[in-house]
Amino acid sequence: MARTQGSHAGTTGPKIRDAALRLFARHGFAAVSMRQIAAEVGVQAGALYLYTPDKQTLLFDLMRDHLDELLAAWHPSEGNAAAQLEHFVRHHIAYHLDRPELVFIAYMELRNLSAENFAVIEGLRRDYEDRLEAIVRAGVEQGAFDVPDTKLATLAVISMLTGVTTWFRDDGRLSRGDVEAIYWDMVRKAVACG
Amino acid sequence: MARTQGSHAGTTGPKIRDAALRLFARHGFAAVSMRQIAAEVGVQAGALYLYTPDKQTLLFDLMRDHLDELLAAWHPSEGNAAAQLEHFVRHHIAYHLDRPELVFIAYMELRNLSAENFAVIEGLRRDYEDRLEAIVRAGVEQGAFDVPDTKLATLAVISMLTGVTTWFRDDGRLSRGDVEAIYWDMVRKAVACG
DNA sequence: TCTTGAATTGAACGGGCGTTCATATAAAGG
DNA sequence: CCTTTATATGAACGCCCGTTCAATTCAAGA
Repeated sequence: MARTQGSHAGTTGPKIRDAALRLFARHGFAAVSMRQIAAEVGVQAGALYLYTPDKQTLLFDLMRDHLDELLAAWHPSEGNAAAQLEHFVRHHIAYHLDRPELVFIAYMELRNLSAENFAVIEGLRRDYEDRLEAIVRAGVEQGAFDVPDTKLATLAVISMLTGVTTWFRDDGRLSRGDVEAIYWDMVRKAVACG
Repeated sequence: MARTQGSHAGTTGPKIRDAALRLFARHGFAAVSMRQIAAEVGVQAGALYLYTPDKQTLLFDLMRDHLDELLAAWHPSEGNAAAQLEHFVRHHIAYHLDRPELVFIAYMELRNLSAENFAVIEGLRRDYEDRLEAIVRAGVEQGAFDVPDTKLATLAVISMLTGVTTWFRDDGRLSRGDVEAIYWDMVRKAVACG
C-alpha cells in the first residue's frame, strides 16, 4: 500500500504540478527544465517520472484540467439574455483573475502541444466559446441584442475579458468588482441594439 | 569594401531576421536554436554572430522595429472623435493582419527579454496605447463617447482588436474589410453614450 | 595580378537537456 | 520483526545548446 503518513506520498504529485505551473507561466514551457521543476519541489529530476510520463504531458494535464474546471465551474443562470451575459462576463473575469498563471499557460503554450493534445485543448476552448455564443445568439433572436456577427462578437468579448489578466493587480486603482462592472458596461453596450 | 555582387553581402542580415521571425513565431523563442535559424538561412551558426551580438538581441530588435514601425505608420486623422476612433480601429486591424508573426512575438515573448529590453518594449507599447486613450478621452470630453474608464476602455479595445490575429484567415468566411467593419461597429457601440 | 579585408566556415568550449534505470530507503501489512 | 512495495536517488545515456575563434574563401580596389 502507499505510504500515507510520515512520507511524501500524495503530496509530491501536486507539488510538481504547482511548481511546473509557476515556472511555465514565468519563463515559458520550453525555457523550463525538468531539473528546475524538481529543484523547486525538493526532489531529483528522475522522481518526476513517477508522476508524469514526460514533460509535455505535464503541460497538457495542466491545460486540460484548467479547461475542464472552467467548464465545470460555469452554470448558465436564470433570467433573460442580458442577465445571462452579465453573469458570464463577471464569472469569466473573476474566475480568470483567480488563476492568472493557468490562463497565461493555456493561451500561450498551445504550440508546445502535440497535434492530438492540441486538438483536445482546442475542443475544450471551443466548448467554452460556444456557451458564450449561445447566450449572444439567444439575445439576438429575442431582440435584446444586436451584433453584426455572433461568432465575432463572441471572440471579441472573450479577447477583451481575458486581456484583463495581463494588467490587473490586486493593489491597483480598481477592485475586482470595479473591473467586472466596467467591463460589463462596455460589453452590454457593444451588444446592445442601435 | 563590402562585396556587393556575386556574394551574399547585404542579404544575409535580412534573411536571418526573416528566419528568426518565422521560427520564433512558430515554435517560440526558447524552443528555437541558433543552429535552426542558421540552417533556414543556409549558413553556419557562427555566421549569425556577424549580424547580432546574441540570440536575445535578435528577438529584441524584431520587437523594437515592429513597434517603431507601428508607431510610425499611424497618423491621427482629421475629423471628430468617432472618425478618429474608426480610423484607429481599422488601421490597427489591417496593420496587424499584415504582420501576424510580429504581433504574436511582440505579445508572447516579453518574458524572454532582459529587464532593460523589456522596459524599452513596454514604453513603446504604452506610447501606442496612449494614442488610443487620447482619442477616447477627447471623445468623452466632447460628449461623443461615454465610457466608465478611459484607461480600461483603451485596454479593452486593444485586446479585442489584437485578438483578431489569432483566428483570422484570408480564405475564411469574412474579408478583412468585413472584419474591420464588424469590429468598428462593436467598438463604436461600446464607447457610445447611453 | 596582387593585396586587402569582409564574409563565412567548422571545430571546439563548457554546460544543460529529457529521460532511463539499477539501487537504496522506509513506511505499511502480516 | 520481516517482507513488501511505493517512493526516491544519483549516475549515466546521447544529444543539443549559445557562443567563440583561428583559418579559409573570394570579390573588389589598386
